[in-house]
Formats: sequence, C-alpha cells, structure tokens
Amino acid sequence: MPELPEVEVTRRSFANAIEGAQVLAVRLGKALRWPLGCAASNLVGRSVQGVGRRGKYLLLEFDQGWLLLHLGMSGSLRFAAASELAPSGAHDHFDLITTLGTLRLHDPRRFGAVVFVESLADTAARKLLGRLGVEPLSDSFSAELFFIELKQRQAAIKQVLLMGEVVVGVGNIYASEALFMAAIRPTVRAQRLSRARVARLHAAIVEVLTRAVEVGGSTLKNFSSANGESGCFQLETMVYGRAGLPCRICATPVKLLKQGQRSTFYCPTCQKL
DNA sequence: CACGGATCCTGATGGC
DNA sequence: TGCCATCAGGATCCGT
Repeated sequence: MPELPEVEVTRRSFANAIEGAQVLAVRLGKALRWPLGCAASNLVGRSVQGVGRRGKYLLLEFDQGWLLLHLGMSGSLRFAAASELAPSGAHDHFDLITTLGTLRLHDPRRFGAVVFVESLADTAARKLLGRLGVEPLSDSFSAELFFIELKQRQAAIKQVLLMGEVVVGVGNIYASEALFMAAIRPTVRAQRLSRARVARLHAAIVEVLTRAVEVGGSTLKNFSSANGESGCFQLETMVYGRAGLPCRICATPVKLLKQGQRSTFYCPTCQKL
C-alpha cells in the first residue's frame, strides 16, 4: 500500500499532535515482520520529540531512542484520543498509548514493522536504513547523480526504481506513473537511458510524488492518514490500474506486464524504448 | 556483486 | 453459496 506519499501524508497528519507525548503503555497484537527489539515496558516513560521519515520508514524520535515504523503493504496508522478509538481489532497489532493519544498500527497482512533502537547507528537500524537511496524530495536528488547511478544498473528501470537503493519511496504505483510521465518504457535497462531521458525521469519522479503528497496519497483499498483522511491520487493515475483502458493521452489501450512478480502498466505508444 | 525468484500474511475478487 | 486460484501499495533472503 503505502509508498512515499502515503507515508509522508501519514507523518504530517500526526507529527505535530504527538510531539511532547509521554508513553504510558504499549499494547502488542500479533507478530509483525520483525520483533520490537526490546521489552514493550522499555518504552514506557519515554517522550516523543518528533516524527521523521526515511524512505517508507517513519522515525519516531524519543528523548532517548527511536521507533522505526514501516507500513508494509497493508498498514496504516491512527493517532487519536483513546476515547475516540475503537477497541483494538484483529488487525491492530501495535498501540503506543501516550499522554496525548494513542498511536495505533493497523495492518491486516502484517508485512509492516515496529522496531525500537537506542540509536540510528545501531546495527538493527543500519540493517533497515543503511542501504536506502537518496530522498527524491530532497535537494540531494539531482539528475546528474541519478544518471551516474543508473549507468551502473543493468536491471529494467522499473525494477531499479522499486529496489530503493538508488532513490527511495517510489513503489509500484508511482514507478509506473513516473515512467509514463517521462515517456520511458519500463523494461528498458537502466544503464541504457540517455542523460536527457534520465533528466525527464528525475523531473517526473519529483512531480508525481509531490502531486501525490498534495492530494493526500492514493487510497486503493483502505489507506488513510493518521487522522482518518483518505487520499485521492488514485483518481488521476495515467496508467496504474488501467490495463486495457484507453491511454488518457493517445487512446491506445494501456498494457499490463509482470516484472519481478509485480504489475507494470504502460502505454506502448507514448512510452518508447 | 547484481539480479531474479520465492517468500512472509490476510483479504478481496472473479470464475466455475 | 462455496471452493479455488489469483492478485494486492513491500522488501528481505537465497541461489545463481
């Protein structure tokens, strides 16, 4: 589910509200992808300094230590007063109960994770964050560096985008959308892209992610931000989820193919090799 | 080392 | 209605 825009929208939806909160208790449900990394009681008494983001991870900063949260495919967060929150359901696997409200992770498929580390330099944190590529919405994402990185990759450009080792946060929806916007065929090997085409892709990634954040992300099944709001980027996709439907630019039927077990959507007319 | 495939888990959907 | 196969926004691990 959540790619960079959904994670960023989630972050913004509760970062201010949770700042300064002190942890009163923690409730754990079923196991997520990885264990918490410490006793739940170890979090009690810590206070939240802020909420950051690295790729698709949310970084909850305590006065001491960090909580790394990942939403996996089906995760979403809520932050609300305990009185507004329903009793925890079958798919609510983590509650951080604080003086300012409860932060709850809802994740039916349990590909998500909540991991505590004392420091971002800890091996546990480095294992999760250490190989991540550049942040696409930061100044350090430059077309020239992007070009140099892509020159070293032989895999299909769509796959390279999904890997997250060159640039983070671009998942299955936005990879297809950015490649369409840049008029690049998803199957082209990354290293074969010219400087000019990489520059177009660079701009397209920034544009599509920025736009998606603006409209609250994509709500395909049940994504919502931590205050319960849905996104609407899914209404304006050019190719994602539109197999067989006419391209919004040229009316050629949108094609669907599988790359690494994932669906890729593209327009065979607009996106040239 | 870089790549491709299998894999974790549950729910929704579509065909028969 | 039931059963089964297929498919989902992710990312790690393992074999080649």
